[in-house]
Amino acid sequence: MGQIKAVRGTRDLLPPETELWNHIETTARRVFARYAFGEIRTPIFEDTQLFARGVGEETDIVSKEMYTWEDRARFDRAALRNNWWKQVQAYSLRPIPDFPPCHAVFEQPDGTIQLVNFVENATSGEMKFIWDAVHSYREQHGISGQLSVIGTIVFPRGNQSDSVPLECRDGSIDCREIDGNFYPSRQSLTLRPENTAGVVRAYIEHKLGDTGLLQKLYYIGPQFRRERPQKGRYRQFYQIGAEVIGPPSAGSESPLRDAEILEMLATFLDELGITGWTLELNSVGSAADRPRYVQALREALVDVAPTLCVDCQRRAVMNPLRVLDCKVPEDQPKIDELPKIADFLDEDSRAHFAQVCAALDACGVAYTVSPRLVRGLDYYTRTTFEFTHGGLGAQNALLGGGRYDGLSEMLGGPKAPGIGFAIGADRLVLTLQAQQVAQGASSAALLADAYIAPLGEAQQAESLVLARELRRAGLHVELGDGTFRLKKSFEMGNKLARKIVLFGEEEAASGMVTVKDFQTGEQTKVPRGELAKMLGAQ
RNA sequence: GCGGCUAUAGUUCAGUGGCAGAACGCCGGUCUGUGGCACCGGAUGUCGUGGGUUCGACCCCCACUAGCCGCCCCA
Repeated sequence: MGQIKAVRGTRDLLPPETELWNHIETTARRVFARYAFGEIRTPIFEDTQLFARGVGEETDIVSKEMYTWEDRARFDRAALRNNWWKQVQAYSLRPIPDFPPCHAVFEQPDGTIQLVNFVENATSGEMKFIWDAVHSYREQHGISGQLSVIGTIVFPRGNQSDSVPLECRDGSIDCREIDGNFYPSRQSLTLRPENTAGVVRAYIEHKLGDTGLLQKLYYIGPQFRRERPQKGRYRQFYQIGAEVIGPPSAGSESPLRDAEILEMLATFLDELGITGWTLELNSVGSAADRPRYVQALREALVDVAPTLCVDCQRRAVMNPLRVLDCKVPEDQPKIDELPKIADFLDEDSRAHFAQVCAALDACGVAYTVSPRLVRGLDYYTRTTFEFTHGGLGAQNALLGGGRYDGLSEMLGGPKAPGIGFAIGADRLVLTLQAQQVAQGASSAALLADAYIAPLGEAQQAESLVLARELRRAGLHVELGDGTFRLKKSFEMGNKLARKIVLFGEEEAASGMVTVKDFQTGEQTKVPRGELAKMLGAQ
């Protein structure tokens, strides 16, 4: 039996790396708060249908990359009995009272007896007859005559007569099915592969649109996709995202919202100290524009595709939009010649995009219009964008997002246009780490203000009191162990803190503690009451 | 899901069909209330897991698992 390890594509985040994660998250919270965003926390798993309808049934995410399972079903015996009872009445039967409740025994007008016995098979959830019970009941009660049994076999997945046990097809046995949902709690659940669908679901569920206000929500949390792990790509990955959504009357369709989001992201990356990012911007048009474009693209590809790489030849048929993502150098000129989505936008989309660009120009946020930026999720409309960064290998997108004017309605909600983004926190961490290395920044763990060294076990209890005093004064304190030899205390102290505080018999008696600065080597005696101040407490 | 590379001490990595190695780190000592430096000594371990070939396998072969990189796809 080997060691249990973190499962594939998941990993532990340990100090000091978690410092960086916290830094990123607090920066996000700080910046987003200035734009009046509030935090939303949605469940980590949702009804599978949410993603199927929101993200798109045909996307790879939904078709093969989700962690989906059927929630444990609880068999509803009462529902089965009620249904059975209805059927019994239809046959003019009556139950015999002294038989155990899960059994029903019936006498028909012609004198034959009908017995039924349900048990729940614990492993499969399948209902079966118990022949033995039927026979022993007959013997016990001295029942003779023709035996006929009306039974019900309920198969959880709707298997039909093929699965009825052979012995039940014997001429004397009458098998029938009872209709009804006997597993009312059964539900297909999925670990969220992204968070936008969950946020929009919450928006609809809590009728946030009825406030008449724009909802500005951000989230920070893990997402799950069952993909092959790669640099910056994990099965449990972390996203920081935000959504602006609301009724059109609140201005949710305004291009100013798009520009504001993009400006906020640029500010966020700048404040984090990420250098060298690129904003790529495009418009994929309205829900009507995109199909027209895909059609034109398909037609153009009929002639061009055979001259492209094998991957593109396949994409041309399967998913024409993905041809635009091709990275093979030789293909680029030919792909540039293909129809551009910009030429298929309706007047509104065109004007919308122009205003987004104008607002970005006005506040000096640099961007590149990338006619080939066509994002994968079904719900995107109009503005789409990506912030990319070199040095991330094949996974060069730091974050991405776009407008989704129809998503709420796709999920059965009111008209609620919105725009949002998701930042790949794992990739931000990679990028910041790479920058730190490049800058030669020390990633040394933070040193404590003081290391308290109790000298002897007799001083242990009182040394905790001392540590408590200092910590309550706001100091970062490490506490040693009274059994350590002095040399060891110094070695430990030197690794963990800037100063060491000796607390031995002598100090306890005199009320004067010994403090030594590891940097300067200077050693002084201080009254215990002044120690916190001396160590730099405010 | 597919392909290439990889898996040896806490870490980074050498290694040879015949006793399991280095550096750093760790522990102890020189030094019993004074660290860093130096010197001396010590422990590092299922050589990823399971099979096979062989007198003998860390090494060769097969399978599996995981990691890295890329493909698909995507943030």
